[in-house]
Order: sequence, then C-alpha cells, then structure tokens
Amino acid sequence: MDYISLLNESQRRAVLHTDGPAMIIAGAGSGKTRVLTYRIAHLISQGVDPFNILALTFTNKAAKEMRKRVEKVVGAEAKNIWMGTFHSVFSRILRAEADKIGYPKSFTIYDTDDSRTLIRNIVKEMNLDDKLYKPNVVLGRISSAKNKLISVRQYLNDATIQADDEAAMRPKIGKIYEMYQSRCFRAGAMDFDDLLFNTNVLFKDHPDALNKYQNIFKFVMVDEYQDTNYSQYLITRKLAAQNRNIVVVGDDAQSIYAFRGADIQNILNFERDYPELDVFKLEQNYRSTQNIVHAANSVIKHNQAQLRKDVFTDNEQGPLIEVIKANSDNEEGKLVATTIFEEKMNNHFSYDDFAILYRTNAQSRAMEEALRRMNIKYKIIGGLSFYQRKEIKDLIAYLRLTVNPNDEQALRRVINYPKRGIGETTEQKLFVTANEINHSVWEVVMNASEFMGNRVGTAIENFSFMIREFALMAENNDAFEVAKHVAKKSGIVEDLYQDKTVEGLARYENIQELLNGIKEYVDDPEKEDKSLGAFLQDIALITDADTKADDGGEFVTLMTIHSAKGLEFKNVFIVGMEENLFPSQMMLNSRADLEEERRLFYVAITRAEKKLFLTYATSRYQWGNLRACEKSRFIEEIDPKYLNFKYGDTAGGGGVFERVMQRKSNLVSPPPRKQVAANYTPPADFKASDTSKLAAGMKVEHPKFGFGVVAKMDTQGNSTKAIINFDEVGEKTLLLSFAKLRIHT
DNA sequence: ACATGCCGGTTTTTT
DNA sequence: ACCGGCATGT
Repeated sequence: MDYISLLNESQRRAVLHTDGPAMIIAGAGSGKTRVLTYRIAHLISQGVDPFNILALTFTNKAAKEMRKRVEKVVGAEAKNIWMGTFHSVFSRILRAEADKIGYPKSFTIYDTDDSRTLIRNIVKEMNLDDKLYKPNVVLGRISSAKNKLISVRQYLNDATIQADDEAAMRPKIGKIYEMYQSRCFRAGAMDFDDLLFNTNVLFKDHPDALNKYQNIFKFVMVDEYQDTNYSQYLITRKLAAQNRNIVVVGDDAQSIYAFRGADIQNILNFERDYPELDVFKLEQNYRSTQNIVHAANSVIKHNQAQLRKDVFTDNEQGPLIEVIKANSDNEEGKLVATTIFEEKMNNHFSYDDFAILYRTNAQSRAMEEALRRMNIKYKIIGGLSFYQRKEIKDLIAYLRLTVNPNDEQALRRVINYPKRGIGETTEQKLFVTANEINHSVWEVVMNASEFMGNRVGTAIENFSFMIREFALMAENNDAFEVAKHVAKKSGIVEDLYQDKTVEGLARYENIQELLNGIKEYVDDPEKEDKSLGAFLQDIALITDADTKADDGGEFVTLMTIHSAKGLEFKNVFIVGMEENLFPSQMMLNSRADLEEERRLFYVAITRAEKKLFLTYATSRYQWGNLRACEKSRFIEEIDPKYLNFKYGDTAGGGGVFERVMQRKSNLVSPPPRKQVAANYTPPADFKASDTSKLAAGMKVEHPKFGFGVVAKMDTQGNSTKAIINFDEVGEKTLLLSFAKLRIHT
C-alpha cells in the first residue's frame, strides 16, 4: 500500500521521521490519526518489530480505532503493538511486576466511587467535620498530589501544601491522604492515579524493571500529549531515556483536561528534554468547511495563552453556522429534534450523521425526550455507565472479592447483600478491629467467630466460606463459569427475581447482560487470559464511550463535548449555549479556567464537517426549578459573518418585540446578579505589597479583579480576611495569606 | 437487624 | 429531580 502518496508534505515528513524525538503539533482535523497510523506502519515496514512499539492514547476507543487502521496497512502484525491508554498499558505492567512493589498480582482497581466512599469512611473514623472534608474535595486534593508525584510523606512535609490546606481550613487532608493510602494498600487496591504513580515508583526503585521496558519499548508514541499530566510525562520520559525515540502528538488548542491534572507545561518540558527534536506542524484541516474552520479560529483567538498556529482548509465554504434560540430547555430539544428530522429529509442524511453535544450530562434528558417523541433513534455515550448500575456493581463486588478478598470496598458492599443477618453494628465492629490491628478486614472476617456472638459469628463464617469457595473455583475456571456460579450462589439473582416491579425486572436483565458480556469476553480469541482477574482488570478501565458497539441501525449520537474529542460528524448541534452552563459557572473564576472552557468550545466546533448548529434556551430547569438563562458569551466571540441567527434573534439582541419582551421578563424576575468574570489584566510591573498593615479604606489593586477599596478586615485566629469592594467585580472576600494585592496610597 | 421516610447535596468535564 | 445517607420506629 502506497500510503506515502496519501499524505501532504508535512504529514509525509512526520511519517518518515523514524529516528530521534519529534513533536507533531496537529490542528483539529489535520489528519493526526492518519499520520500516527502511517508512521507505525512505516516503522514496521522498515523492519521494526511491532512488539517494540508503544503507542499511548487517551481513550480505549482511540487505541482500538488506531489498531484497526494500522491493521489495514500492515495486517495481523498490528495485534502485537503495545497500544492503549496510559492506565490500561501500565496496569498490565503493574500486574506483571506487582510483587516488586508489594502488591498482589490480582490487585483491585478502585473506581472513583470506591475512593469517595473510602474517604467518607476515613473522615468519619477521624471524627472530622464532613461538611469541611467533602469526599470530592479531599479526593481532588489527593489526586492532584499524586498526579504531581507527591507522596504522602512529601505532602506532610511540604510547608506550602500544609499552609494551603490550613488556609482552606482543612489541615487534616495530609493525614487523610496517609490513611487513604494505607487502607488502599491493605486492601490490595490502587485507584486510577495510583496506576501511574506506582508505575513511577516501580521505575524509580527498580532500575532492572525500567531497563527491561526501555528495551521493549524502543519506539514510544503519545497521542493527545497536551492532556498528559506530570506523572504520565515522567513515565514516558523514563521509558524513552535510552533510545530517545519518542514522538508526541498534540494540539494546545484542544487541551481540555487541566481539571484532571493535565499540564500544558509538558509540551515545554518536552522541548527542554529533547533539544534535538524535530517539530512538525499540521495546519491544513481536511475535516470541516471554511466557515467552520474560520469560526473556530475566531473563537480561539480570544485566548491569550496559545502556541502560534494557523489552521486553514481548502474545503468548500459551506453553509453558515445556525444559531437557534429557544424559550426553554424542552423547546430547545424540540427544535433540535425537528431540525435533525428536516435536515435528514432534505439532504438524505443518515441519523448517524448527527451529533448533539452538551457541556453536562444532565442536559441529555430534554434532548432524549424530544427525540423519543419524534421517533428518532439515538444513543447516549457516557453518562451513567452500565458498570455503574447498582446491581452490576454488586455482582462485580462479589467477583472482586473472589479475586482479592482483601478488597475492603467490595467487602463492605456485599457482606450483607443480600441480607444475611450481618448488620451495621457488626460491620462496624469488623472494620474497627481491622483498624486496631492494622490487618485487612478479610483477615478479621476469617477469625470472626473468636470474638463475635454465636449467631453473628456463624453468619460471618458462612459468608467467608462462600467467598473462599468462589476463590477456589476461580483457580480452575474461566471468568464466565465463575461469574455464573457467583451470581446464583451469592443470592443476587434470587433477590432480584423476587422483585417483580419494572425496575426489578430491568435489574435482573442487566445481570443477564453482564453475564453475556463476560461470556463474550471469554469467547474472544484475542484475549489470552480468560481468568476472572484478567476480566476485572479489563473492565475497571473501560467506559461506556469505549463499549458502544456498532449495532447496526442509524442513531443520532448524544454525548458531552469531552467525550466527543477526537470524533467527527457531518452535522453537529452544540446545545445549551448559555452563560453559567457553557462556559460553566465553575470556570468563570480565573482566566486559565475560562480559557480551558474556550478550548472546549473550540473542540466542539471543530467536530463538525458540514454544518454546525448552536442552540440556547432563555429558561431551563435546574434542580427542579425554573431559571432564567442568557446567551453564552461564546456566541458573541464568533465573528458574526459566519453566523445565521434564527427565530428573531440577531447579534444586536432581537427585534423590537423581542426587546420589549425581554425587558418585560426582566421586570418580572430580574436575573440574579451574576458573578462578573474578571477580565482585568495586570500591568507588567505588578508586584504584591506587604499586606500585614492592610486596613479598611485602603485602595488596592488585584492582578485579576483590578482596583478596589478595602471595606473591612476580619481576623480569626491566625487567618486574616479582607472584604474588598472592587470597581469591576463587586465585593470579594480574600484570604490575605493568598491574595496578591498591591496597595495604592 | 431491618424498614421507612426525611434530609441534603448534587451537575463540570473522565481514566 | 434524584440519589444516597441517616434517623427513627418496629
């Protein structure tokens, strides 16, 4: 196959680059995947053994897709390439090397729910205020520490971190982190971040292991490099340290995972680590019309922080971008559904050619309802995944326990489900005892009869016999045989069968579906390891976005913008284009956040090949009550010459009638004064003053909020707050230990 | 030990 | 609107 002729000049140069480090800056729709796949194919055609190629992607789906495309060029050899997400590749490696870092081979992977529950328990055990130590906040803190490779010890010894936690009134987070790690370790469990953290530990403490993988992975490739965090960056740097054959592909304009620790700094680090690198820029967009490409460019121009890049296209100009206004979220759904129907009819599209993208999963409801009403088939990617349903998690918990009885979150989940007379008090006693002797709860369970009453002791004993029986069976049987047995013997199937409600029936069917899924896994000739342990490892890292099968039929696709990354559709609807929704309210507090949000919008726009629709509603149900909404600033940021306003809405804000109605409705319910996004740019010479003498009445300047006057000082203990009236953004309460303020006298 | 009903947080995104 | 956690009653 003469793939070289299918490439443009810069794509070709990138593909033919086989030696040494390189960075490919790839604009949206510029044929990035094509370059990656052909480069792999090219390496293989040059005699490189596929076993020596490591290709890291951001989603399982991207990996699967790439493997398929490489296979088309090089054939079955493609199966031997190491290809997958960071998490899946390195969990596989950790499984093989587990003993080196003191974990069992069949370690459990805790999902976010497990982590949250564990933290909630620890906070409770430590008698801390659960209003202050919310699981999400604490987990976020721990997670970002791990992503920066900050260990428990370092966390506790770092003065800045401790000061931060104290300023946030949460000085015990380090202690929780410590407990959390030791509890995970005791349970033989790793969370998502641990998979990467422990890979770093493995490579640091075991040079022989590092060396082994350096020799295996002679060629390293990383897709979506802008979304890697420090922990991932360091893994790739270590792996490539010997051969220096590392190629990364990324687009700073599409960096949308900073909230998960992704650090754009890694691109700069890369240039520093490999000064000899070659840089290739892919700037020609092959996906979208001129209007779409130009509109996207006009949006991203509003960001200050960006690499110079000029995305262009030779494609047709295409239709204008439609902006559609609706009066409510339900009407928005109706307008989208009818528009899809009409477009399909008028232009002979398939429903597969349409995608509806939204900022938050909650927005899917109104869309679903409208589509269902019009009998348009759709599929939702993401959201509550199959594996997050209660009954599925219950059965999986039994399976996890079978493979790793120390898994405390799984144990907690099923020790009394179905009911077997082991109540809360008993459960509490088991956990307290385990903490006292610092052994896993399972060990306590196995010896429970020694210190439990007769009746409860027997119940626990029966439970532990059952689990051990499952474990014994798992030694000689494949995942399906074991799962089928466990489903029956645990009593789950029986329990669900009793429930004759519609939901109960659905749950019963879901269990069947899970068993079918396991059967499929076992029958898959590509899976070498059919054990229960291997199956669990696999599904722990799979999301709904990956599992969607092409089950024939035509479907409109619904998903969040985040999950749409890397995909393309002929027609795209970006819905909910409203202030506080997109951009999200949570992202209005700093320029960096707002810019990430804008990149997200850029990603959304560039998913469209032919036609793009932006819709917004002037009212929307939120937490069960109606709220007024206003058009997103992002719409204004598109050069209006690419837009076509529908339903009386124009760039100016509507016709006379519209404006009267607008004013009227404002009178009826004036929208709450929103937080104004700070857009103050500090002068270059801005320098924070010593604020120890700050007092009410003083005039100050803040790098983000601009000028203001101190209204009041508030000292409590050793934390001092200043309440300041800013000219632009109104009143703010700032912690002095944090706030950078310049005093103007 | 278990059932019921109230309360409170939640919706930003994902491996 | 919805889920899970918690308090209360049996």
